Amino acid sequence: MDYQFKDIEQKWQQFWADNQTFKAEDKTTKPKYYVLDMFPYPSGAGLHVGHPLGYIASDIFARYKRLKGFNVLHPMGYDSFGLPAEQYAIQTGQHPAVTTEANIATYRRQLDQIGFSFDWSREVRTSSPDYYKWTQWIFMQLFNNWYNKDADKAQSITKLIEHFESNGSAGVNAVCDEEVSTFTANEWKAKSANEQQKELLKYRLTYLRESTVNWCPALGTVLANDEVKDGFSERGGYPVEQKKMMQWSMRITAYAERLLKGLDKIDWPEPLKEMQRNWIGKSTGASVKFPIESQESRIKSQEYIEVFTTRVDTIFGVTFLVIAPEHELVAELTTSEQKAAIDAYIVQTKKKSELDRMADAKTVSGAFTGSYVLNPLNGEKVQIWIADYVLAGYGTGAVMAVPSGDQRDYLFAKHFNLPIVAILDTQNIETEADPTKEGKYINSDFANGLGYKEATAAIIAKLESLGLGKAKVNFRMRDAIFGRQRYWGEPVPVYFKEGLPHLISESDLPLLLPEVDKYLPTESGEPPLGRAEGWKHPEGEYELSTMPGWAGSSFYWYRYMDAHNNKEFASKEAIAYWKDVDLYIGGSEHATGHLLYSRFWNKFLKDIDLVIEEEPFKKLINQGMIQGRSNFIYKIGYSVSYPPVYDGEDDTIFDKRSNESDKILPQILISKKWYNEYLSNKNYRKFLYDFLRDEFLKNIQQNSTDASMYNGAFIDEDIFKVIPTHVDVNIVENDILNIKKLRGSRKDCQNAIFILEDGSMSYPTNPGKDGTYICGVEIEKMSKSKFNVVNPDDLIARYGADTLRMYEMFLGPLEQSKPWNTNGIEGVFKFLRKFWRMFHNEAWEFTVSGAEPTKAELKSLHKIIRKVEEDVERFSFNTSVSSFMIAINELTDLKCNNRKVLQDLVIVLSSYAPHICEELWVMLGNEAGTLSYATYPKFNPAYLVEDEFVYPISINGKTKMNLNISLSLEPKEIEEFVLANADVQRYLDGKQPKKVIVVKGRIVNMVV
RNA sequence: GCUCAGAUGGUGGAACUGGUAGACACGCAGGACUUAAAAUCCUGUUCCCGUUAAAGGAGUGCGGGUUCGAUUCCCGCUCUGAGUACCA
Repeated sequence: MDYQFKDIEQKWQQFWADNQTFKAEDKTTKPKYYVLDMFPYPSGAGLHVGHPLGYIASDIFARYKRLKGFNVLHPMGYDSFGLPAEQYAIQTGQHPAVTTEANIATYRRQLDQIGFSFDWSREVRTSSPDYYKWTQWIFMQLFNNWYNKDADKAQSITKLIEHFESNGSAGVNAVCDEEVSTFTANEWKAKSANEQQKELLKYRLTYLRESTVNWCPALGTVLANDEVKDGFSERGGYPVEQKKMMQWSMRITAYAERLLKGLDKIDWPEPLKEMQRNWIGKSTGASVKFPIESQESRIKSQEYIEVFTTRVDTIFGVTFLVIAPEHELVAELTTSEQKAAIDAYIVQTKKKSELDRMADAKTVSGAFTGSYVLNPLNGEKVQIWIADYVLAGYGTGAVMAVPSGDQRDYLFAKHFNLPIVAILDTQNIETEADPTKEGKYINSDFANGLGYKEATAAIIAKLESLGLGKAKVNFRMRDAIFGRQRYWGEPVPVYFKEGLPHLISESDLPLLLPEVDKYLPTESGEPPLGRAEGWKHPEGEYELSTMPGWAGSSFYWYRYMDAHNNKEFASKEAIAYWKDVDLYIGGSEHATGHLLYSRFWNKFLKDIDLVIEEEPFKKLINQGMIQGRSNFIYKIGYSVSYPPVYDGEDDTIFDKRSNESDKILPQILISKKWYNEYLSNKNYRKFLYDFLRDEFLKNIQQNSTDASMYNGAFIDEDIFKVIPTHVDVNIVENDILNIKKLRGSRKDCQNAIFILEDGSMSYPTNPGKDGTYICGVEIEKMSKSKFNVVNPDDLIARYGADTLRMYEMFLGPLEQSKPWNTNGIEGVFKFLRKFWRMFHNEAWEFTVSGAEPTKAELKSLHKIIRKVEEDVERFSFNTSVSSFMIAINELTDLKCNNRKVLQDLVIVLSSYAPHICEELWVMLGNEAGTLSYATYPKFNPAYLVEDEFVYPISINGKTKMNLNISLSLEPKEIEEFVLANADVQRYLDGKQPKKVIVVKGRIVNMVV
């Protein structure tokens, strides 16, 4: 029988499901290998052709590893809490759980069709209570721990309490809130329970904090920094504003250094690591206190302004100080003379949105407060300014300005006429700042004559001795806000009593998401959970915000290890066996979100001895984005004008004919070539216009009931134009429009006239014979509105899953972003048919021979055995698909029909095209279902040994001819052989080569 | 601005350590089979010049360099994509 992919694929998908073929063993002597995909959010739109790209790659890898004797864990699940389901719920009243369930069913059906070797027995869903029980449980562990800097790890909060009880706050070196109190052991014991809790909250790894948050009024929730893009929400694109709110936060900053260092030990793409490094944003420098000069009594609250600088060596070049307009001391520092100017400036900055502020980066603006600080090292008076180039949220919100070394400071000084002092003998500050570190210091007191390193050390030492500064490391990364004012997320397992948060009892987990009547905030502005009736802890009110989207995805790979455990998130044994993820495949868009938070939670879980590895994902691959490839048809746009008609009564223009003119004249669509002609050629434009006008007149004659109605009607030559319009890519093949289908699918094109590529016309009544209509092409994001979504279901129905799998790999390197293009899929399909035919005779009867394989056959086979090994190990899937084609082409040419060769070939190909291989495997007489655990054939280099090589003979590096030479010859002999050749002599034209380079087994090059 | 990735035929791409550039596939052209179409098979296909066949020449974004030899290494530039940004 011919290759019946439909039957074969259905049959084996059913078989795998029935037999749980891909269920991973927990107890086995085989080495483990954990292949993980980023689990999807089940959106309502279902999968498009770009989604499975990474899944196909990981599936090939997983199947390959099984053949290589590994116990492979390859699970799948759903990140099923999230905003879209809730937005949909708000609009329709449909419970998010219901839509999520339906979407998951679609996803599952689509995934199953592609023939993935997932172990579905371990499926997880973040929105299911037996899963989010553990999300809540980990939250509780974070609440019960603090970060001990001395131990450089998280520790139980009870240890901290013990410390307070015996030593008070002395000797605690923690990552904690800034305003912790100091107390003795006795003072601690004297505190009330509530006071103690209040203090402890400042240390916990998850804690409440009044923080400025990204508030999105349209979504009614707080967003994380990585969910905000240019002042708009990433999802939906709604405006985001800054607002102060009490929020749950995660002390991820405690792990900043470890998150940074860990990057050096993991095999991730360099760009992705770089993104995380930038996000963490470590800068090494010093914090320096500038004493506020306070002859006046108005400055009371603080004696110093603290700044952070990475160039403390330039401190003698400080000529002014700039603080952010939002800085807490602004009001106090402003003198009465300057008040008007400062107030005006603040008003001006507040008006500017984030976007304006960025776009406006080049304009210098600021205002003088009227106050001064003293340079801590030389006591000089330094003006204090405010300016919006200093950000309140970074460092201390204040900078020491060194115009000689910093370009922004330089521009500022020039603009406001402030002094600029050179501090290095090599500095050239005529026209711009010079940030160089070379040269010797000048104008720098005790640092004069020193180099950069010595000066920095000396200045820090001096500042430390004065108690006015110290070396400091600053991170850009902030603590992560851990609450959303939304419904469809994990409830926070906390209740409030007397204004203080308390964990619920562990035995009460999971804290179930309650039912609400509406998915909107309450009338009083509380989150939707405020609507839940009777939802109350015996001791107090539950927390009403839910956890953010990244909570559930920050440990899910552990849950797969032991998905049904209801005593632990995963058993000690399971974690000890599976340890970590060996290969993780997913998109780079999660670089600073999911991937960073996951590493953070993993490190925390390691600290409290629940997991083994410091890093969760050993190797990570980013699959590229698949873009859409839109097709266009070119419509002629026109409007019909009429001479004015007056109805006689009140001189108003009356005209009902224009409504009809659309029906009179059908659409005219021109092929791509003619569109280009239209753009560049005036004469063609004229031709088109004439054609349009003639058609119009002709149609009036033929179709109008009253042709006289159109007397004087004309088409305005200036207004008429050709408009590219999206056309559904599914009725276009190789950019050739299927005219029939277009007529059928779009009413406005039903009677359209097509001007075809060869210049002929296609009418509904006379479709034209040979001409084709070529569509235009553009690469855009895949989306419904652009009619460029290609759905895997359609392709599978037409070509089968094996073809789709191989074609997606054939498209190009996995990590590269590329537009989807169905044009080449036929080639892959033909390849599989050719492969199928190798097992069959002319009459499509299964026939293989038992003869011993020939040398040539073995050579082809072993070439592909090695090639696939090499390619899969370096994730170069596209090149193995080509190599398969080469192998099959070679073996077909050899008329190979040999069982021994074909059986090994089936194993090698099975990770790419599992269905067809399973079928052939059984036809070859093997037991059904054993292919997935067969042994990958052993590569034997002996079959590839050659005794001759076709040497390219080149002269001055240009290849001129080829010579077949025995590989047993040494370079000297080769040289003689080549020079003796008559053709070579002809090329040399009697000349003696200056030099002959012979590389054995590679090339012969002669220099003339 | 900064950081990173990339640029190869009509198209997707291959060339792994410097060694025959364009594998494999699509598309296109021609042919075979067929009453015809589909399917299948065969041949050709980087460009220029040219021919009966040839023989030349150019060529991996641009300009230079190292080398017997560069898509590959080095320097400078252009363009495209991604990330990021008054980060002190």
